[in-house]
Amino acid sequence: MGPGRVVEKNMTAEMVRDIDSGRRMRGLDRAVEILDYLRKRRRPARPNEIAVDIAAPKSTTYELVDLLVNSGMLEYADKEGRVFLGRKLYFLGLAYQTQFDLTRECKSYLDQLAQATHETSQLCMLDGNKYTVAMMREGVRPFRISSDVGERTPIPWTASGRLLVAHMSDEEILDFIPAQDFILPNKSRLAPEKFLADVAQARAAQFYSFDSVADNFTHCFAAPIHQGGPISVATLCLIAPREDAARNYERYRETLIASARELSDKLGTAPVRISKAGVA
Amino acid sequence: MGPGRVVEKNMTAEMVRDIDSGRRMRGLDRAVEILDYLRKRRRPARPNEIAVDIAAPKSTTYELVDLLVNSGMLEYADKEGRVFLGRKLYFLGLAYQTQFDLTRECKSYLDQLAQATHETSQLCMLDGNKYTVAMMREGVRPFRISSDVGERTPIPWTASGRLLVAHMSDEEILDFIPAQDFILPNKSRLAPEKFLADVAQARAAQFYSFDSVADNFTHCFAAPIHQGGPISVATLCLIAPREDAARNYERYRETLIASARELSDKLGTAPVRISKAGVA
DNA sequence: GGGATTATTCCATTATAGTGGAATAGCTAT
DNA sequence: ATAGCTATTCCACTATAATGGAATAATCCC
Repeated sequence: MGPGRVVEKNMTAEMVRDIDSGRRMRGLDRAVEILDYLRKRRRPARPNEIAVDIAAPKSTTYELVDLLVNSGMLEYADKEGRVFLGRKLYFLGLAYQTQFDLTRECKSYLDQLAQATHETSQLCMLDGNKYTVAMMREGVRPFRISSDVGERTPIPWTASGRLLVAHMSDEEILDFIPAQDFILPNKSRLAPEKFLADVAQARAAQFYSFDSVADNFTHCFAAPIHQGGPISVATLCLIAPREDAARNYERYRETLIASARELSDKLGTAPVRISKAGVA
Repeated sequence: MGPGRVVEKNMTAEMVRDIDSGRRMRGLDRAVEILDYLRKRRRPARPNEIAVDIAAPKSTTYELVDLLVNSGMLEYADKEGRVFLGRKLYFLGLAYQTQFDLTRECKSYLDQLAQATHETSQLCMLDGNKYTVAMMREGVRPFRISSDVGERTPIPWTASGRLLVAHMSDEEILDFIPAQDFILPNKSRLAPEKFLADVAQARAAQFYSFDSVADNFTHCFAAPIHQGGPISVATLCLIAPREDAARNYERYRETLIASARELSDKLGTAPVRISKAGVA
């Protein structure tokens, strides 16, 4: 970081650009912006479209897209020159998982939870300053879940969100969450104080549950997963129809907390990685 | 591409560097190199280690690692400053999948294949100029598979490899595959002419199978998956113990080819994407 | 067809990113 | 401690990457 210039982690490229406006941008940062943009958009885009939407110079964008295509980070998605995230990202994502115990280990816990409750179970994490579902196991009940795997959602909209920021001070939390993220899906605004109180409660109980604000028929349960330290690296969640949740509240709660604790223990005590077998 | 300088697709950064030696490298390309390096290494590394292993200037490497950590593409993996692939890559990989029909659709086919044969089924693709297992469904038999998901393997070592390059001319193929990749795991060298003959046979039959060169006890079956055009975007494979393969050869072959064809049809006829439901 | 609009490529300029090397900090083993 | 490593940070220099704007190509709509 250059002197006299404070750029914090997890700031969006746009935030950074605002700070030193007019300044040239680094190619690498712009490239990441392009990838993020396509991720959010969830479908291919033309270079020109990208340039306009991320407010980058066209010439730069064309060149970067070209470079990214050449390295496999992007791929042409049709004959009209549209590009989308490339195969290389898929492979890099795979490699991430093999190293990161959490995503490896949790699968069986999600299965177990879904089996025990017949509800949908999820592993949730922060992605920058947003909440995201990293993995999901659908329950038997085929109802529509509010958010898709990988979609970035405002932290205050979610039960997990309260746990995922619980290691921060009130001030840090308000600093961390973009102001507009307190606007709920129904356009009403959640008072930050209320949110902070929720967080305090979640922190004390190491658990949080509420009626989803994303729809009108589900109740969400969340329990934190720790990895050594006090910060929640992720949460395990259950999404249940409200009647079910009410009827089985204690059981769901206990099951979820037990699973989360078990998973945390496993992560904490098994820092050693299994080395992979070579080609026979 | 600048005039008088021919840089082809899928060349490794090292190959490019060899061309214009002494020339400065673009940050973005170096960054991709770092990611690839960590993917290959499969465990965290210090910046210094990275710099040495990819033969990049230390100062540059430190700076790039810093930038990549800031954007979430890398993460610190321990307190000793080691970094590894970051969560963002996982999410970008997820986004890739949601868009790319193949990886979405094939799961059920892998299950079906594994179920019908009790053998291990795989979806294989090219990653640059190497072969890679993109998805795997283990059969009931718990024997050790030669290559892991996401690991890059020389094309000539694999049955799928013969199909994945079948759309190229002989010349293009030899151009595409690094010379040293014809050295088999047992150190013997596969004659390129033999390989080209294999490819021709695979191309004609739209199928290939052989006793694995990666181990001494399996037989690999591969069938191509097409997506509109004539090029094989991927292959479906079966890995079976040799006795099993011999005993069930025709059945396995037919089942595999049928699955691959069905999957190809689905991909070809369903180019329309389902738009995702909004938050309720 | 042609006139307007949008998308892509080309090009000169200059701020700065990538670089080598030197300085400093951290370890390890005596 | 101290010497001998290795790892990391700092710094000045310049080749070049990012940029704006102009030129060209493609697409759309009367």
